[in-house]
Amino acid sequence: EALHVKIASAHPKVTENIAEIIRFVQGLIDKGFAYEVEGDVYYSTRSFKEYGKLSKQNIEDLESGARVESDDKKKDPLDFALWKARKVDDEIAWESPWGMGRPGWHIECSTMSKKYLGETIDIHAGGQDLAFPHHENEIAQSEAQNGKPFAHYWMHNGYITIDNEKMSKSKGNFFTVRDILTKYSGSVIRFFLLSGHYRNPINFSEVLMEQAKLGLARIQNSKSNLMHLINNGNEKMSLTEKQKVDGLDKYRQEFIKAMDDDLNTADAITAMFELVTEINGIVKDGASKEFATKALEILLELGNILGLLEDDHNRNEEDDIDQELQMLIDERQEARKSKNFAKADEIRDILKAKGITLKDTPQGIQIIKE
RNA sequence: GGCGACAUAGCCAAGUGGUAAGGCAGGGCUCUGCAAAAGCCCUAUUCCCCAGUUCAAAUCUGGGUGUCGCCUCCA
Repeated sequence: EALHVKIASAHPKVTENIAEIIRFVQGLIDKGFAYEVEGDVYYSTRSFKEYGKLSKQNIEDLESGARVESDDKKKDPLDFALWKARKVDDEIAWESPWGMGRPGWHIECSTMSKKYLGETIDIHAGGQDLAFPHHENEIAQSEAQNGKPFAHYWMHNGYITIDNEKMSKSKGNFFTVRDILTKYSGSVIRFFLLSGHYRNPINFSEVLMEQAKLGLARIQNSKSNLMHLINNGNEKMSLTEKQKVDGLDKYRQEFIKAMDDDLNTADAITAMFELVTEINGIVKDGASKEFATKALEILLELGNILGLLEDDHNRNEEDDIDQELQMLIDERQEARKSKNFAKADEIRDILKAKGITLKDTPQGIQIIKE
C-alpha cells in the first residue's frame, strides 16, 4: 500500500481527485476569491493582490492587452475558469454544486499539489512557457486558499527548439524521445540536454547530436580503458600513482560545486572532462589495477549522477567473449607475430563488421563492442 | 502594444567587476606494423553594436539591433 501511495503521488490523476477539486473551488468561493456564473466558476484575478508576481506581469498592462471577448460570462477578462459547465450532453462531466461540469486546467495542479505534497512545496519546476498564466494561476489559487507561500523555489527550464523554433504539437515539428532513441542512446541524449544550462533554450539538430555523441565518447572511452586496465594491470599502485590518486578528488569536488550552483550541469561536465584528461595522462603508459579501480570509481560516481555511463558500456565487454571470437583474436595475434599484417587487418575488419573494435595497447588487446 | 529570455571562436557552451573554462571540428608532434585510443602543443587581444560608470567591464547603466517565447484555447 505504501508503494501504491508513492506511485499515486508521483502520477496523481485528476479523475481520481474530483471531490478534492470541488472542495478546493468551493473554498475559494467561500473566501471571496471566486464566483459562479451559469454553472461556470471563475477565479477573480483582481481579488488576489499579488497576481503577476511570478511572471512580473502588471495586472493593468495585462488588462489593456487582453482581448475583448464579446459574449463572455466573466466579470473581468483576466478571470480564469476553475470549473467549466458541460456544454453538450456527451461531454465528460461530474456532478458538482454548480451542476455537471469539469475542472479548469489550473485548479487541478493546486489541488493535487496540496493533497500529495502539502500546502507549501520546496521546488516547483516546469517549462518557461508555463510561467504565465499557468504557474501564476496556481499561485493565485493556492495562496488564496492556504494563506501560505505556494513554492519556495521556481525552476523554469528553457524549451527545446527545432531549427530555432519551439517544439510543439500545433506546429507539427515535434518528435518523442522514443523516436530519437532509435538513433542515439539515452546517454547521448542526456549528454546533449545537460551540455547547457537548464534555463537556456537548446536547439536540436542532427549536427549537435553528432557532436554530443563524439564528446561523450571521450568520457566513455576513458571508462573502457580503465576497465581494460583493471583486467590487465599490475596489482599495486606505482609511486607516481600513489602520489596522484588523491588528487582525483579535486575534480569530484568541482563537479559537486557546479551541481550545487543551480544545477550547472555544463560546468559539472567540464569537471568530468578534466578528470578524464587527468586520468588518461596518468594511465597512458599503463596503470595498476588498484589505480584503475579507484579512478573508475570516481568516474562512475559522477557519470551515473548525470546518467551518462549507464546504458552503453556498463558491462566489462571483455568478460563475455565467446570462443569463436577468441579464436579469431588469437589468430590475428599469430598473424601479427609473423608480420602477416594483411591477414591481421583482414581479421580486424571482419570483427569490425560485427561491431567489435580491437585496440592494440601496451597492455594487450582491448576489445570494444558497439 | 505589454512582459520576458537569449546574443561569447567554424559549431556547442561556461563564465554577473580583476584581465576569455571545457567539448566537437581543424593543424602540428609523440606513440603505433597500420589502425584505434591517448598524451603534448597551436587555434577569440576579445565576448551583437554605440555611448557611459570604473584604476579595471563579456560581466554594471542607458540607448540600439537581431532571434525566440508568453500574453486565446490546450493535459
